[in-house]
Amino acid sequence: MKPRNTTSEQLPEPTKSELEILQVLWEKGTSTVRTVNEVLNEQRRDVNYSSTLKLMQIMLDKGLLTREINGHIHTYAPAHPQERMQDQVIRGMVDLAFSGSASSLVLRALGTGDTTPEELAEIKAFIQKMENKP
Amino acid sequence: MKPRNTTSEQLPEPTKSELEILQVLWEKGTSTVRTVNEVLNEQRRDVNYSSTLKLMQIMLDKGLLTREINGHIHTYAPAHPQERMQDQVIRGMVDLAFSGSASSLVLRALGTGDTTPEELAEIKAFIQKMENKP
DNA sequence: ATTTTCCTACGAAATATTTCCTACCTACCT
DNA sequence: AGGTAGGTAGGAAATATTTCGTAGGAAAAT
Repeated sequence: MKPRNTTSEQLPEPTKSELEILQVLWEKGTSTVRTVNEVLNEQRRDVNYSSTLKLMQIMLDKGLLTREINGHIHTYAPAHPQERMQDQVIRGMVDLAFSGSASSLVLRALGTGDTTPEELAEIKAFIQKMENKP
Repeated sequence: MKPRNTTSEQLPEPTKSELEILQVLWEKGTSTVRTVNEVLNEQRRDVNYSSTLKLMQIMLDKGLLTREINGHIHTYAPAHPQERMQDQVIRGMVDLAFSGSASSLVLRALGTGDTTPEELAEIKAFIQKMENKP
C-alpha cells in the first residue's frame, strides 16, 4: 500500500538560481514574482526584479513552476513537490560526487557536525522504521 | 585531540564536469590526462581528449588539482582530499535545496531506498559513536 | 633521418545560465 | 484625462561552463 513516491517521469534539472526560487515557493507557497524577489533580496542577495521574473518565466517553460493568472497578476507555484525535487538533487550529487553511494553521502552529511542531538534521534528512529518494514 | 577536519580555507566550487574528473582521480589516484579521459569515456560519456585536457588545466589553475611534470608527461592529482570536497558539495546543496538543514538531507537520502541493510547498520553505528562522544 | 604517434598549449566557438534594459499594459489616484 | 505605480514580455548582453580544432614539440618506430 505504499505508492513509493517515485513518479518516475524525467524532471528538468533545476539550476542553482532556480533552486533558490523554488525554495522560496516551497516555504511561502504560491506567490507573486514580487514576493519571491523580495525574499531573495532579504535572505540571499541582490537581484533585480526583472531577473527574477525572467527566471520564473523560464522555469514555467521548463515545467518547474505552474502559473495562475488573475486579471493581469500572475502567481506562481512549484510544479512538483519539494521531496521529489530534493530526491532528484540528491541523485545528481550522489552520482557526481559520491560514486553512486547514497550511504556515503549520508555518512559525510552526518559527519559535518551540524546535526543536533534531536535530529540524530529522529534519524535513528527513521532507520528503525525502515528496518522493520523493508 | 580531534583536529576536526575543517581546514576552513575557501575551496573553489567544482562544476559538474570537474566533479566527474575529480571522481576518477580519487578512485585511480594520480593519473595522466589520457587515463582520466579513457575512464570518462568508459564510465560516463563521450568526451574528446582535448576537452578533458582543457578542463584539467583549468582545474589546475583554480587550485582543484596539482600537477607533476616528468619530461613532457604531466600527471595530475586532486589538490584536496575527497572528504573535504564532498563536505563542500553537501554544504552547497543543503543551502540551496534543504533550507540549511543537513538532517533533512539525510532523511531524504535515506528515504530514496537505495541503502542496503548493511549500510543502514553502518549509519546507525556511526550515529551511536557521535552520541557517545559529542 | 623520416615518419608516425602521442603529448601539451592555446584560442575560439558552442552552449548554458544569469542579468537587466526597455517597451508596453493595466489599475489607481488625483 | 493625465500621471504614477506596479505589473508582464521579450530581447540582448554578460558571464560561466563545456567543447574541440589546430599548432607545435618530444618520443618512438621504421
